Amino acid sequence: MVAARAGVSAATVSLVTNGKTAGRVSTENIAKVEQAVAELGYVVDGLGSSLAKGRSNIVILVAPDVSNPFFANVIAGVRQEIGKDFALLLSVTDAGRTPEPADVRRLLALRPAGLLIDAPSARFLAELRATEPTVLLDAAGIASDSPSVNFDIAGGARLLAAHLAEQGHRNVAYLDSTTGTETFRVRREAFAAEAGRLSLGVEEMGATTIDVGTAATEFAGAWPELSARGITAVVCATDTQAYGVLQEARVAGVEIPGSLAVTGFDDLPYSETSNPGLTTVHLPAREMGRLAGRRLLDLMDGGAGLSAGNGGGGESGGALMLESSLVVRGSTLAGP
Amino acid sequence: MVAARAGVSAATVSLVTNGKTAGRVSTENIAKVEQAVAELGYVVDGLGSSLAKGRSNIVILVAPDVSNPFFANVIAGVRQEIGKDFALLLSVTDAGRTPEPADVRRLLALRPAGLLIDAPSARFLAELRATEPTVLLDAAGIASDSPSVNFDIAGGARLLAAHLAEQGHRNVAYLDSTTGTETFRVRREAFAAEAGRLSLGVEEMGATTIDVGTAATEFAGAWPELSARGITAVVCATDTQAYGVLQEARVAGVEIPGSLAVTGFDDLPYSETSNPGLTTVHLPAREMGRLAGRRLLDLMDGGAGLSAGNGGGGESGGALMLESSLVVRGSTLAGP
DNA sequence: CTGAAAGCGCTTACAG
DNA sequence: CTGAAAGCGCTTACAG
Repeated sequence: MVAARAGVSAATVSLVTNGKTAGRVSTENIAKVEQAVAELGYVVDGLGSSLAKGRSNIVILVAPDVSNPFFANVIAGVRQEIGKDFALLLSVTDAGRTPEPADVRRLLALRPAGLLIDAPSARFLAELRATEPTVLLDAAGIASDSPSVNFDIAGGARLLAAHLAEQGHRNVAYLDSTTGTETFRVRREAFAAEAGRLSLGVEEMGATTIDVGTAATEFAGAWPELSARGITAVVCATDTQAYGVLQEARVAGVEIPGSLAVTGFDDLPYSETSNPGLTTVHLPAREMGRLAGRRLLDLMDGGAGLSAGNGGGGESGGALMLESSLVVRGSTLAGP
Repeated sequence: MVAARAGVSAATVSLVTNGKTAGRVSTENIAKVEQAVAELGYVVDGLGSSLAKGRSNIVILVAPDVSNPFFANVIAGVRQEIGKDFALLLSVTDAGRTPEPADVRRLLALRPAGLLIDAPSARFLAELRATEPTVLLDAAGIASDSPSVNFDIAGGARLLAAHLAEQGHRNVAYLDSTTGTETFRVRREAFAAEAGRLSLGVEEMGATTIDVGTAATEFAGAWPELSARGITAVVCATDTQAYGVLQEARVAGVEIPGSLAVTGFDDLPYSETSNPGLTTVHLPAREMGRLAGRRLLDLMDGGAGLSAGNGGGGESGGALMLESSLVVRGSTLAGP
């Protein structure tokens, strides 16, 4: 260890760089070490350190799709909470594809300090069987021992159904995501259930990846048929897909919201500037990231991951729930 | 080493898991080891392995802003190229803030196999002085020993100026980014130079972070004044900022493109669905990511980072240049 | 309060 | 072709 030279010690340096000097190192030596560290520009080698400690200072974030701006906000929240002490490693898969346990297991060889898993499927968790501290995000409807931070996505879906019924719609189509994660099942089923209660007919119009282009294509193919059957609104599982529908509707000369209402989930920043503005279920992504980061920190400290100051969400068992809300814009509401 | 038991060897396992068996391990033993590995579900510990080898299998991607969807495409391209063998660690900073060398240096303790640095500033590179294989992305105008993959962003800026002049504009405003990276200087200066040649007046209207909201606010404050001075177009350094201008213009009742034309840079997916569609300089993000990944692979193999099959770009020294193009949409072009 | 020693899990010359 | 040994850069009991 280079720094050992500059001072007059050996393992003492380790105590100092790890802040474990409490009653174990003289103030004198602390000063010497600190000076040497500064002079040499020494940075503790993460590899050696991690190997000795048994775990790295990496936190792995597993998510189906970083290309979604929604997810960027989740990342920002996580970073804000854990950024000081841990490096964030993203396990990314291609747009909309669910990560495979094998992909993640390779990363587990890095001995991460913790795991953050966004929008997991039950199968994924079962196969992964990770032993490191883990917090789930947007995992509504998933049974697991790990604490989780979820949205009340079902509540948002119900608000959406109520809004459409109130606007006089009687038959709507639902465009699902192919991702196959629970969050999308919950969106769809909660919407359908509430719609049923309100005598609002719901027709499944298939599923696409979370992508403007494929949603546009899907809509283009389905619209003549849907239109003929009296469908007056398309509810999309994500805002991104809704953009595709808006785009294609414009090409096809379908007036929005006059002839067709369109909605999404997520409330991405672009939903305010789209043409027209998109009515959508707002999900507090950054807040979710923050809380999940905080719980993970807790868990890694040996806590239960539950003391996370509960930022306005409700709590039930290991699951923290964040409220969602409905943002009504021009895509469902005519007039200025 | 657990696997050692199952077979009848010790370091032989290492040779097998590293695929270095060429004339050094009997087929018999290879089979034994492989079976043991399979049975125990053994995965080589990355920490021990990396420490022994002197470097990890992590590639660090440094970027000013992952929340920009543009960047998601860059990531996708990088992953496609290096995903098999390396883990991608993102060094992320908060929206639009340039990463500090100190942030990255902490990650360097992980002994990354390579570095990918997007939109760097000269100061950043000078202070970082990283010794690991490095490839720069979108680093037009930066002098460095590292190979780079750039866009011909100046060319795109010139096309944009020409288009606006052709549409009859005589005075335009330029909304810059506060990020302070070279790519934004190039966008601004190339545009201004070509505008000058075409007798198109350019007025700087300040700079904001790359964010819909702050750009909207900036525009709201500046518009009365700009309008009074005969400005008929706002050129934004990024599409994201242009969305903010579009949004605020709608609120203020400014007709687009009738009373005001708006443009951006990047060609994000949302620029096709915005209201109206956004005229913008298209930058091939995914392709840039792919090529940069390929060059880094090369560099890590001891090559010069230059053999990367040059996908349509031009080459000059260590810099590979990708073409950009102008996509004209409704925000500058009246009529159906 | 301090230093010598063992050990984290691997890889790589080096004898055999 | 194979195994014993040293070593990667650190941390953590353990004597002193």
